[in-house]
Amino acid sequence: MTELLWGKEPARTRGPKPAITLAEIAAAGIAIADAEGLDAVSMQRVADDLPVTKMALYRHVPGKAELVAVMSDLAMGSPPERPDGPWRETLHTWAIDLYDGFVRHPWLLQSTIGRRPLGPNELAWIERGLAGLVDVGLTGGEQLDAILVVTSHVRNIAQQSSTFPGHSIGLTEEDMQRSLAEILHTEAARFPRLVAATSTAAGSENQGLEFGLERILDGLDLLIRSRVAVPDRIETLPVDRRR
Amino acid sequence: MTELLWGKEPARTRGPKPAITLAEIAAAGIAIADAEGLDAVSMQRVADDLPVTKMALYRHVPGKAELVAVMSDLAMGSPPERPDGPWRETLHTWAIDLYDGFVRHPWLLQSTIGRRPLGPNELAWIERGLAGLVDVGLTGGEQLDAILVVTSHVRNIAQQSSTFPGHSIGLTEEDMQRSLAEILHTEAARFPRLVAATSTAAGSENQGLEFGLERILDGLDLLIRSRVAVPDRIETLPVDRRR
DNA sequence: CAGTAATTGTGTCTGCCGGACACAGTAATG
DNA sequence: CATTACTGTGTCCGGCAGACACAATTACTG
Repeated sequence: MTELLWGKEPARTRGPKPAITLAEIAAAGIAIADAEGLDAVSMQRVADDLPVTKMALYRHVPGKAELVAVMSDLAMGSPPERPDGPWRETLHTWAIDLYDGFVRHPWLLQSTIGRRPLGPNELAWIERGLAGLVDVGLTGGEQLDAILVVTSHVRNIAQQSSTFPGHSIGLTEEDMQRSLAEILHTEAARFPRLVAATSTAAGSENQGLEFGLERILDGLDLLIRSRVAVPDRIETLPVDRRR
Repeated sequence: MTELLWGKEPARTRGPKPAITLAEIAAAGIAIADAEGLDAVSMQRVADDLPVTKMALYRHVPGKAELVAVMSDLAMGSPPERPDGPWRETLHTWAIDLYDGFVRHPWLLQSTIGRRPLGPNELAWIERGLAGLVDVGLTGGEQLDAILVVTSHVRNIAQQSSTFPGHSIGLTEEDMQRSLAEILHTEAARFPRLVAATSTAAGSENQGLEFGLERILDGLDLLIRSRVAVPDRIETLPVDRRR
């Protein structure tokens, strides 16, 4: 598994030249997943698109789970290079880049959950996310936790705004809004705060992304300032809360 | 779908007495999911446990997706009652309660993703989450976004610390740590910050949960104080950043 | 240069899955 | 009592992941 993700080619010896490569298989799978969702990716479907028999794929990949893992790391791609800057802007830009990636390949939200072996691109994203957080006074564990909380937020916002073809009970955004409105109308007494909150909610695009991100960054800012200020007494500037 | 989730019984007329009820079906499904994971829940398996034929289930439920939706809302349960208190403690306790729920039924993390019709229990959780956030100066949309960012964090932390039986490539926590350590050892040059961060990371249980939660609450605190202070000029106390 | 051995893609097969459909039995209604 | 609506059953289908035996192809070895 790790060997597959990290592209350790086993160095051909004898036997026929392979008609397909792991990269081609993964690329075919990614194309299907992008176009029709992860559920449309079956071994048969991938094989048909190459074209080759289904069982031929098993010469290059142990099973479907491993194929999806390779697809995922490949689709994730390298994080875009960004110029250095203040940690907050760096982390903010990184979060938006991550969000864009999930929007480009919504199925990554399904395939990259739970414990799994990490591929080179996924690690590169984490590495890049840490870029602004070195030398701000956080411990290593805190740096990783900070990346994690930002990632969580980005993932769930992307999940919310994405549609998974064929996956669920196929609700459009309007369907869901309407059914929620109906329920809140008939059951208003049970959910007074929810009724009040939704009635005054504007709900523009990506509003949730920026809101949560700013709160998280504010919270990190507070921690970082406390770490810098206390041991060194260098700066005790008041917190300016707006970016 | 909505009718199923909200338990609108169609009021029996004629024909044989049903041998099973929707609640029994859902309970059987929940038992299987708790014990062996969501992937072990098949119509056949649920039917066998009742016991009844597979096709009998379809008299009570339109399809598997709907069954899982009913299971999910049922397993979520009602949020525990908590006494009133400061918004921060209320929200903190709510987050922990939510986390406990996901730990009790890890498969909820798989089944409650993406756009879906919301059931009574899920709405009740949201309603309860809003408990501390009314009257702190946030708009309705901001209240919902605040709940969302906390939920995201809790979900992803729970996801990280949960094991999904039969779902993925079956990695234990040690497996993953070890393979990561191997990779970081051989590829240290590519991931210098990651190597540095992991080497000093302690990694105790639920550390990530509390860290992210405190950052988010700190960020919300900052926003709330700005909202309370600016329009009313009631209090302009300095921010005490430690809980 | 011939023979062996390793590796490739193919075809066939199994078991499981969700779900469609026709059917027989059952209970309330006229 | 006859009709009618509803329940659970049995059979069937297409699609899925994957096991296994087989023939073809290539490189290494004597």
